[in-house]
Formats: sequence, structure tokens, C-alpha cells
Amino acid sequence: MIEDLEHEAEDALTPRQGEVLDAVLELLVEGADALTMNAVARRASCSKETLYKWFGDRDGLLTATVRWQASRVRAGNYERQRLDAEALRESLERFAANWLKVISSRTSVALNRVAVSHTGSGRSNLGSIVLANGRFAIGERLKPLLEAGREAGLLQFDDAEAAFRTFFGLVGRDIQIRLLLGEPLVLTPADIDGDAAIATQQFFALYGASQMPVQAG
Amino acid sequence: MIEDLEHEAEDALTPRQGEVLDAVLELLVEGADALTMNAVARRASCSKETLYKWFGDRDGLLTATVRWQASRVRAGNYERQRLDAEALRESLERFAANWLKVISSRTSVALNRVAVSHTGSGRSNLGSIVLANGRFAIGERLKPLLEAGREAGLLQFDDAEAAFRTFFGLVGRDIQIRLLLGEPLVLTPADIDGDAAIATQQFFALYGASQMPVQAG
DNA sequence: CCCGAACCGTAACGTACGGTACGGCAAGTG
DNA sequence: CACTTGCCGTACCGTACGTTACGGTTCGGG
Repeated sequence: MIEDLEHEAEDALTPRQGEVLDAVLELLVEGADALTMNAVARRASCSKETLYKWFGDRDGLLTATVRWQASRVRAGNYERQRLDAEALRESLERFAANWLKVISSRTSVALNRVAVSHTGSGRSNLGSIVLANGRFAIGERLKPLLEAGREAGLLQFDDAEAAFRTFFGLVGRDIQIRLLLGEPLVLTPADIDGDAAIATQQFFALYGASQMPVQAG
Repeated sequence: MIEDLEHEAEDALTPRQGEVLDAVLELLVEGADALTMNAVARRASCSKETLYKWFGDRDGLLTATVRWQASRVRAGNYERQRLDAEALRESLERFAANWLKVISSRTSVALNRVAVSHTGSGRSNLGSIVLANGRFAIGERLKPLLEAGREAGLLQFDDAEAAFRTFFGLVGRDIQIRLLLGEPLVLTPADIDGDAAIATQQFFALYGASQMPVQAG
């Protein structure tokens, strides 16, 4: 919500710089306290001088890493095609499953942790960046689908934002906070698909225009 | 989920020690990086030596602070009384509103931030403590109410845990992560009451045994 | 072949902060 | 009054880490 003026700079990463940022991600997953400039230099086989030349300072390195990871998570927008109930349901399920997969990945958890930490420490705006590429990015991608569903007479709501937030809550529930706080929660692909299906079903129960079967357990 | 063996020690806090922990909370709200042992000593007008004598080390101080705050958030359990639909709805709404008030408070946000940070840094288990006193505590307090609602024929579900997690998601949605990541989100009491009412209504739409009015906007 | 640019590896600097030691003071106890 | 206890204030120590500086190496261009 804040950037978009640096998309060129964001793409102006040499392959070597990408390697460095991947090293940062590795270290981050191994534990936030493992991320010292020395460790990065060692892991990436580069000199600290280079790190500072390329990324300015530690915060710049972290910011670049967050953008780097965000740039590869971005998936294509869902084209609004002919929508029947089944296609809509499937699209929503795919959204939900994809979102669950992202937030339960070790990289996402690690990245969100450092962003939360830095938000608490005032310096830098990693939080906004993560929000913009996470919560808000998915919202902007999902809302067109919801609106298409409404135009097709499949969904019913006044406020697409509110509808999206409900969907977000039905899908994510307590998962993200539990992972951030370190609970060893493992989501298998089967779990994810099941949760996505249930959340989608519940969403239809709340916002579906036609009556869909409601599963109450 | 881990403790309960130190409840005596937790209560064995002198008033003076409580003052110190309040100072920690103050500093935490002002920013996680403001929390140095020196700063605590200065703010609480005590010596560092005393801090170390009372709390062992920095982590001990943080742990004690989390427990201290948790001990005052704990509200009384809801007695299962004669439940009609209206009483159940009101209880759920109160739960939801209370939960929203807690997670949107500056203290809770600050405390969750440090817990997330420390979880990332491996040391100590602040994360488990926060989870135990937050997410899990409210779950254990709410599930009896849900089960009472089921026994009274007002709710329908197989798994109380799953039902609770849905309720949790409907209430919290994206609020906690947005706050943790630093979005300046302000929830007025009116917002909270409105959100709690909507979430409760949606919960009834999904799990209500009798048919309740469904608001779809 | 020579030069400069880019980069690696490492050593060094400055500082912030967790943790400790010590001197002083006030209060309770015999 | 002598003595102990508990605490405040402050100075101090050790260390970890961000940041900078510098010598050595590789590589492309003239």
C-alpha cells in the first residue's frame, strides 16, 4: 500500500544478489538470532563490505529480503471467466489452500516474525511491506472474484472488504498466531485441502445467494 | 499448557514487584527496544541488582511480566445457567467483545510482539506462555459454554474445538496480524460491539440448531 | 600487458547492553 | 547503640554485533 515506486529497483537484482538474499532467508528460518551480518557474509560467501554496498545497512538487507520473497509468492490473478457455482467454489478453495500453504511455510513464519519484531522496535517499516504483500495483496486479488460471484448471482453482500475479511478469518482462524508464537503446528497438504474446503463451505453458508448445503460439524 | 506448577510463585509477588512489572509494561508499550535493564531500573526506581535478584535475568523478567499481565486479564468463567437462545447469544457476544478488546489493547500488542520475537530467537518460551494465557485460555473458557448450548439444543456441532476455532476466526479475522505488523488500526468500543454482534450472528448461522436470522452484509 | 573496478576475507573500531560488584542509606531487631 | 537486611545508585566488565577499513584476487577493457 506504500510502495510501487520502487518496482524497478526491486527487479534490478542481479542473480548474485538473489543468492545473497536466499542466504538471508536460510538463516532466518534457522532462527532470527542467527541473522548477523557476519553470518550472512559467511553463508553467502561474500564480504560484509559488499553487503553494505548493495543494501546500505542491516535494515536495507532485511527489506530487500522481504521484497525478494514477496516477489516470488505473488501468483497470477484469477481471470474472471464464466462463473458457475462450481467454478467459484473451486477458485475460493484454491485461494484458501494457497493462503494456508503460504502462512504455514517456515519462510513465511520466519519473515513475519522479524517483521513483527522490527515493528515493535520502531525502526524500518518491514511490517507495512509484509502486510502489503500478504494480507492486502491477497485481498485485492480475491475481491474481484467475490464481486464477479456477486454479479453472477452466486454471492450476496454489500461490502466486498467485509466479506473478504470474513473469508480470511474462516480460513486462517488461529493458525497464524499459533505458528508465530512457536507452536509446532504441522499442516499436511491434506489438512490444508480439508480446511480450505470447510472454510469455503462456511463462507457460502454465510454469503451464498442460493442455498448451499451447510455442514455444521 | 505447560505451567500450573508455579502458580504459588506467580502469586508471591510483592506490591513493589508488581510496580516493577508495571514499569516493564510501560516501557514495552513505548517500544520493544526501549526495554533495557537500565531503563527498567530507572523507570521503576530500583537498582539493577534488585532486578536480577528478583527475576534472575532478562528473560525471567519478561516471563514474570507476561504472567503478571495474564493474571489480570483472566476473567471469571461463565457459569452455565439456564440457557435460552438470547442468553447464549449475549454470552457469546460478550466473549467476542472482550477478546477483541484484549487483542487490540496496546499492552497485548506489545506483549505479543516480544513473545513472537523471542520465539524467533529460540531462547525462553514466552510464546507458549502467551498462547496458554491467550488463545488456549479463552478456548477452555468458551468450550463449556458451547457445549452447554449444544445440550440445550441451541447449537449443533461434533467437535467443540473446531467450533471454537471457527468462532475465533470469525471474531478476530485479520485484526491481530494487522496490529502486530504495525497498522494503526483503532477499534472504538462501538466497533468492537458491532464486530462482536456480527461475528456471533455468523456463528449462529453456521452452528445454530434452530434457524436464526442470517445477516449477509 | 597493465589498469581499474568489483569483490572476497579478515581485522579493527565503537557502542550498546546484559550482568556484576560495591558503597551508602534506611529500617527493623537484639 | 551495634548489627543485619534489603534496597538504591552507580560504576564497571565482558561481549556481541553493526559498521568501517584495508590488503589481496579475479576479470574485462584498452
